[in-house]
Amino acid sequence: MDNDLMTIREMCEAFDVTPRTLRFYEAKELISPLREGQKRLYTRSDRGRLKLILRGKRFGFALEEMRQLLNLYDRGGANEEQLERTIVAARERLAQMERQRDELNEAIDELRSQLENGAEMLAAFRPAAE
Amino acid sequence: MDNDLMTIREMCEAFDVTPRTLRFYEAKELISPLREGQKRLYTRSDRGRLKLILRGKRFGFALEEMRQLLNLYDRGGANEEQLERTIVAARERLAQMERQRDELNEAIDELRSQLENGAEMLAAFRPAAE
DNA sequence: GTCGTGACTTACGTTAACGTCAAGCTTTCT
DNA sequence: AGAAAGCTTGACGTTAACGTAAGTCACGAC
Repeated sequence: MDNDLMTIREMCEAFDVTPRTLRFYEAKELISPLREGQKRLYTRSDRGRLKLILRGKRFGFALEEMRQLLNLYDRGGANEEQLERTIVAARERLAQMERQRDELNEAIDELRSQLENGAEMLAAFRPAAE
Repeated sequence: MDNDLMTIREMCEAFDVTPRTLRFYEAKELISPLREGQKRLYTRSDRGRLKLILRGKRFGFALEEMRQLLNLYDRGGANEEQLERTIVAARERLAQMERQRDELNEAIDELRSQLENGAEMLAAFRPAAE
């Protein structure tokens, strides 16, 4: 059940992803499960990585960004410097997200005021206008 | 200069877009400039449409959505019903944008708290951690 | 032994909004 | 006339993250 090794199907149910997704992540070198013959077997480490990947996606990290972050930890364990780099990356992403939210808020305000003005959005069509 | 008719180059400078963009919009039936021989000539109506398209993009409308909205006005002018439909579409988009902003805010909060906890984001890697 | 099931690999398809050549026609400068 | 400029029409390329289909393999059940 919750053995150390899980099949692809168990992984899919546990994380709510498709087999294609897991194979895709593997092709992109984000995960590298064991093999029993031709079949994939996912370890606890794989599950940890997948968890991080999915969390990263919620934060808007691209898979390639996640791969780079994850790889920092393959090269000899998590030392201070690597942790630091991860934190820096996270902070940058946070700033990006905040900028994105601010822009979105501006657009929202603008659109809302257009609507309040009775959709003057369409003024350009009325030959009478301006 | 600011004649009723403008060349593609003048349009590009006026609206800060590339020729490719204008031809692309034309291929997608968002604009339909006149022709003088083989050359395109943009009318005041074209400028009005382009202005709306670009504004729509800022609001996150897809080009296809904008095309549909614009076409409402080609079919016999802007009557009450058409205006109504446009307003409905705009309201829906506004709601979408607000949802999107809310989700973004949640992600921001989550990421920020991760950072405040000293990047426990990486806990999954430490064999020591649960 | 063969049937069904699940896993596997390979590879093309999808979506949006253009970018980037390539090659030809016209007008314009010299 | 010849060349440079600017416009035109194809038509393929790009990016991300998978979806989807086609064909193969292996294994337990019968």
